Amino acid sequence: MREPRDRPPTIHDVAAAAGVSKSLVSLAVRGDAGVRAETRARILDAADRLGYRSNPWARSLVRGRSQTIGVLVDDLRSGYHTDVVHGVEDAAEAGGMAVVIADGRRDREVLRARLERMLALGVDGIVIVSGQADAATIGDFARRVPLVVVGRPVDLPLGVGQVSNDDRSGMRLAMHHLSGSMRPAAVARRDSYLAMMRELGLEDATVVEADPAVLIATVAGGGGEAPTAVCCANDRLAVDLVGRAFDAGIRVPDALSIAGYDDIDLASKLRPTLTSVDQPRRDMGALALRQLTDLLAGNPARHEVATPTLVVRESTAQAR
Amino acid sequence: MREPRDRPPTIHDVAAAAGVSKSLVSLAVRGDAGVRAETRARILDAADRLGYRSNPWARSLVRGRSQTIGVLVDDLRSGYHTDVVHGVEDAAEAGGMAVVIADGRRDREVLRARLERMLALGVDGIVIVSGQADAATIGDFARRVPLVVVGRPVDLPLGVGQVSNDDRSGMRLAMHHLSGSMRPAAVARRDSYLAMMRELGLEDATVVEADPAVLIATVAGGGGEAPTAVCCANDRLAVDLVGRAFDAGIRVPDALSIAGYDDIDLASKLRPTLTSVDQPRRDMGALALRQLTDLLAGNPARHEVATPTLVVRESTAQAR
DNA sequence: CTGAAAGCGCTTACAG
DNA sequence: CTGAAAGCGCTTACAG
Repeated sequence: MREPRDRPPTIHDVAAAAGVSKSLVSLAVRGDAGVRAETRARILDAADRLGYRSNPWARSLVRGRSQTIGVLVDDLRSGYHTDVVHGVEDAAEAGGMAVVIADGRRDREVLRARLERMLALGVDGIVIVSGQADAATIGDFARRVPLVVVGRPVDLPLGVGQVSNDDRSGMRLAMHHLSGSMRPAAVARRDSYLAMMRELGLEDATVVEADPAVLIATVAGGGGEAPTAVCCANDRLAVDLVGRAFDAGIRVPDALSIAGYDDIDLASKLRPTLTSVDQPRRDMGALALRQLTDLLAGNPARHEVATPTLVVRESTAQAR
Repeated sequence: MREPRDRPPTIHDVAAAAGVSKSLVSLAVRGDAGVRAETRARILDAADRLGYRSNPWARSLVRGRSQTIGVLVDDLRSGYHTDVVHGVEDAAEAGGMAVVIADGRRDREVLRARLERMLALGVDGIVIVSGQADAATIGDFARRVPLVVVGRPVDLPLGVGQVSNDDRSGMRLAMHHLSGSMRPAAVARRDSYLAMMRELGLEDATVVEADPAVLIATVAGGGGEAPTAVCCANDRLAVDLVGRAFDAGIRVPDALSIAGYDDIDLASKLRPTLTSVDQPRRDMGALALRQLTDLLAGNPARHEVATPTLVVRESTAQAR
C-alpha cells in the first residue's frame, strides 16, 4: 500500500500515466485551449487519480511570481488591523491571489524581521497595516518589493502606496457631535480654540493632549472650568477614560461625554457603549490590495483617502 | 543607474563578480566549512555588494522543504488564538523556521480553503488552532501534510498531533473557588450534582446548560432557589452575563458571582474585572510547534495536555 | 495538436 | 579547497 506522504506525484508521473509528454500535462492542467478534449480528459483523469498538484516552488521559480502577497499588521490583537486584513483577503481572493499574514507585535525589530521573513518566503508584494511603521525600514524594503501602507506614518518614502482615512474629517464629526451637548462657555472655548488653531495654520491639529488622571480629577472636582466632553484620539484611550470615570464615580455621559476613534470591538461591548469614529476598514484593505496589484503591474504609487463615519452610542449625551 | 527591483542578483552574478564557480558561492553563503577563508571573504563581499539573497523557490525546490510552517487560527480576533500563535512563533523562531498565519474566520469552508492555500504555498507543516475544526477536513489534509491541532476537536484522526488543556481540572478550579461563596444549600446541591454525574459516569461533564436570560430573571426574582454563582464555559458567555446582570440591576459579585473560562483580554478590562480560568496559551503554542517538528522528523503523533490556572478577579465573591 | 529542449536558481554528489 | 555536471519540477518557446 502507498504510504501517506511518501513523495507527491509530479507532472512526470502524470505524463507517464496518461501516456503523453510533460509539456502536454502542464498545458492541460492549466486549462490551455490548445489541447484536444479527449487528451485533456485523459490527462486530468490521471492527475486526479494520482492526486497531482503542481509544485509551488517550481511554478514560482519559472514564472518569477508566487501569486502570494503578505499582510503585515502592527498588532494582530487589534480588531482594527484584522478588519483591514479581511478586506485585503477578500480582494485578493477575488483576484486569485493568496495572502499570508504576519504580526509585528508593535515592535520595530519584530516588524523588520517579519518583513525579512516574508521576502525570504517569496511574496510578490506586501501590505503593511500600521500607523507608525518607521520610515527607514519601509524605505529599505520598498527598494526590494512593492509596498502599500495602510495608516498614516510620517515621511513615507516615494514609491510606497498609501491608504489612510481622513482623520481630520473624522475628528470633526466627533467634535461636532459633542458640541451639541456643550455648555455655551464650552462652545465658545472650542470656537476660540479652533480659531487659534487656524491662525497658527494648524487646521489639521485635532488632538489636545491631556493627562487622563488630571482630566478625571478636574471633572470630579467640578466647577465651570471642568470639561463636559472629551474626544479621544483612539478607543483605547477612550476605554481607559471610561474606566477611570467609573472608578471616580463620574457618570458617563451625564457628567462627561466621551467619544473614541476607531470603533474597536470593545466599543459596543463596554457599558456604557462607546461613541466612536469608524474607519471603513475593510474597504481600506481592499483599496490597499488593489493598489498593490497596480504597483505590481508597474503603475506609480498613490495616496488614497477613505472617509470615516461617526457611530453614536451611549457614552455621549445626545444633542439637546 | 540601476533601477530598483529590476532583476535580483543570482548566485551566478555573485560567482562572476567574485571570480569563482556557482557551487563555491552556494557553499560560502551557507557557511560551509570547506571554503578557504580568503575566498569566502571575497565571495561574501561580492554577495553583499550586489545585495544577493538566495532565491527561496529554487532553494525549497531542491531541498524539498521550505522551513516554513503555517498557523491557521479559527478566529484571528480571538486573543486566545493570537496568544497561541505567539507561542508557536517564538518556538519557531528559536528553531530557525518561518511562520505564516491564516485566518479561518470561524467558517468551515474558509478553513478548508485556507488549508489548501497554505499547502499550495509549500509549508512544511501546519498548526491548526481551533476547538471545533471538523474531523473530515482535518483527516483529508493530514494525509498531505503534518498537522497539529491546538484545542479539543472530537474524533481527531490518527496521526494528527494534539495539544489541549485540561478542561476538567480547569472547571474544577473555578467550581472550587465559587463554592467558597456558596450557601450551604448550594454546596449540597453542587455535591449531589457532582455525585449524580459520577453515578452516570459523566465525571468529565463540567457544563450545565442554562439560558442566560432565564438565569438572570431567576436571580433578579430572588428566592432560595436562585443561584448565587455561575461558572461559564467561556469568557464570551461570562461577559454577556455580566452585561445582562448589570442591565437587570443585579450586583456582581454581591448578588451573583460569575466566573469565565479562557481569560480573554476583555476579562481584565471589564468592570467588574472577570475571574477566569487561564490556559497556558503560549506554552501550548510552543508545545504544538515542537510536536510539529517531531512529526516532520518522522516521530508519531501524541496528545499533550497543558494545565490551566485560575485568575481570581472582582466578579466572584471571595471565600468567607 | 503534440513532443523534445532549454532554462528558472539553487544544492549536492563527484571529480580533481 | 574548487569546478563541472546533474537534477529539483515546472513553463515556455520552438519544431514538427
